[in-house]
Amino acid sequence: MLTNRQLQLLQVIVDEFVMSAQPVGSRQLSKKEGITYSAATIRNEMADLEELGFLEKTHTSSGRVPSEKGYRFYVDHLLQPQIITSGEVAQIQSLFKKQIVEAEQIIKESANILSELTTYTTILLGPDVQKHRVRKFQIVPLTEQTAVAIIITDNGHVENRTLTLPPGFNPHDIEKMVNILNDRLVGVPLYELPIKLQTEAISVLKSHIHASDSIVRSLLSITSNHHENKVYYGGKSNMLNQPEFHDLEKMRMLMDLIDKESQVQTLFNEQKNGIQIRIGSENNHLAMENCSVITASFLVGEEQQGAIAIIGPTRMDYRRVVTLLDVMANSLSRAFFDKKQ
Amino acid sequence: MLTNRQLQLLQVIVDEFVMSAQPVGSRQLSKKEGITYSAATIRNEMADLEELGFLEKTHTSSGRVPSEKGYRFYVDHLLQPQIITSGEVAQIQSLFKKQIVEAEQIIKESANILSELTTYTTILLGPDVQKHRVRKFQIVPLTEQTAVAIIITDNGHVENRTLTLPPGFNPHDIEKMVNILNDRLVGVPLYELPIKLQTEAISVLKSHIHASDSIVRSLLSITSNHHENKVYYGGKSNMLNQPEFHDLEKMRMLMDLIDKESQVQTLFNEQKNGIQIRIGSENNHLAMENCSVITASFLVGEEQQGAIAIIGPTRMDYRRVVTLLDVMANSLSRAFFDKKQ
DNA sequence: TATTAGCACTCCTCTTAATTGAGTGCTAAC
DNA sequence: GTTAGCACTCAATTAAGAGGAGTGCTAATA
Repeated sequence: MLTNRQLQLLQVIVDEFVMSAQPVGSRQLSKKEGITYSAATIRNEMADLEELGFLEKTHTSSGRVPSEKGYRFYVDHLLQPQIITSGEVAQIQSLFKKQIVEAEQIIKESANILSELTTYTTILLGPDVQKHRVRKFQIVPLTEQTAVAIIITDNGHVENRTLTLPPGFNPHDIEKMVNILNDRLVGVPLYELPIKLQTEAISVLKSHIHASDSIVRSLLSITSNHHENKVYYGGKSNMLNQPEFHDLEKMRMLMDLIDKESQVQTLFNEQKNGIQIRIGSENNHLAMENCSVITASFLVGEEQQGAIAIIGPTRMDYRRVVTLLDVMANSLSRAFFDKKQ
Repeated sequence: MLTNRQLQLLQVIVDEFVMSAQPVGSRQLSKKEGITYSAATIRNEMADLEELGFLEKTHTSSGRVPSEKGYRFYVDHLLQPQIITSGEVAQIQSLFKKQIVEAEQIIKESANILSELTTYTTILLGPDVQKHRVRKFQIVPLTEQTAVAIIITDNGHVENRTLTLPPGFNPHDIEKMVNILNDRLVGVPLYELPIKLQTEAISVLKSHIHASDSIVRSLLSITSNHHENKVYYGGKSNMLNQPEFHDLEKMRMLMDLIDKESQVQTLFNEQKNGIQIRIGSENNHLAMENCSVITASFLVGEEQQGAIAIIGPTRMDYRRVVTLLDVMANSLSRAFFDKKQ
């Protein structure tokens, strides 16, 4: 168990290192306000903290740097919410003032504001479309051979896809088909659509409409499209400002990771409610070795939820980020909840 | 007018510099295959080429580097298409083999393949949606107070937006409204929609339907949404590999530029047909000082067109990029042309 | 016993200086 | 017109030295 003094020191060391990005030494610390004991005492304490695994040295005679375990302890036990300025709160809230604005727009803007306020990179994951339920099918002919199929969900999401009509397929066929689809599949959540299509709809369609196969195949591909959940970014270039990312190879890997939508999903893995912090290697990814990710989820309606992630160096201002993230997630939840009423 | 020897030298110098990223010197050049005269002669010629503004020195006793004017001359007069390997052609063509694939998917993939083949960054601009014509309006109610408005264009593009219904607005009103909209506005290109809505539709709507104002306003905002033209990226992180972008501040500016959709549009400004090359300051942008942009447009249908841009350092392998871009643009045009038939 | 002052030692960082090498311009010879 | 030769320039690399911040350890102090 750590003594009070050790707790205080660990806290100050993390805070200090987050600010300066420089290993912090005993002499420097002893001069800090609130520290009454001498450099030598601090050296002893730091040696103990190092032995316990909370601190590290970059080389034999350098100051100390928090280890991952140190950060972990810090966020678990020492983190207290920061008072953020009313200006910052106002900046966040201003987003939600303009009533007219579209959900998508709000989300996009949120990402930008967050990255501006934190100076880190923000990734915003929209609600999981797969859980939406089908509200309506629609097929609109474009030319003789092409049409666009549209699926509208109960949350107002619209998926669409152009498709090629089989030869001889006429408007009447389309109408019949749309009717069948609407009869059988309204209310089905998107993730179940492929199965339901094949079990419930396909045989009926086949018996009533010739050559419906190819269209069904197109419909299937609408939902199996893997970019279902829209991803929004904010402040990608902020990462370049962090001294730890001056290593270009690291930087490159990180950018690659972030740009790949498929990989982004893993960042949000096992998303629970509330705020989650993953530090360095806890991310299980080489490119994220020196990064921490703080995620928060927000509600959209009753069960739908989106998620925000902020990516920064392990030497991240956890206090500030957690606070801001909390404000933002609440604001988003409230905004979308109101929308649903 | 340049002598043949000067032409040859300029060509070799550009080629060499593109490869090595190092200023090229006379001695080095004299050893190159195809060069029969001595280093001293080359020095004289290079001095002349410098005086003419085609070459520059990085410092008094360094080798020569092509100036912007040098690159310009190179691309205008010395550029001859490179033979690209059949493997590379195959890689591009493979994209278009799978018939099923969606237009959007093809475009996305194209960006990736191009950046992979060129090792530069690709930006792909989808067809200008504003030129599409309205095919059909649709308003689908979601709850008592909300609905989603959908505009389908003749090219199969779908724009949508959730909107709040005025109190007391019932399904019958919606139907009436949709009918009026479809009667009056089908065939109107999107960019004219705001005007037409206000001149032709608004009064009719007002007289037939109460409180149609707010809905019309929502419809207006669908089209004035500025992210009309979808932008796709490929290989953003490739830029980090270029030695000229090791300056982090420059890099940051560039990334910011590229990430801002609004700014991206300017890269494609005054897009003519065929391939266009803009070198360094010709881009009129500070962040692009050391970049060149090669753009090509491709046809989608008759007049619709999309555009590809490849961004790299001024020291770019113009020959290779131009060739690859040409192949890709043609393939895309062909693919989309076929689609329309 | 806990704290602190003192001291030797380590290692990074910053300067400075010297060396090297590729390049240039110019001149004179071919 | 071309080339060889030479003096000169400048960036890049290497080496050495000084300075500074830090540590661990020991011994003195409260």
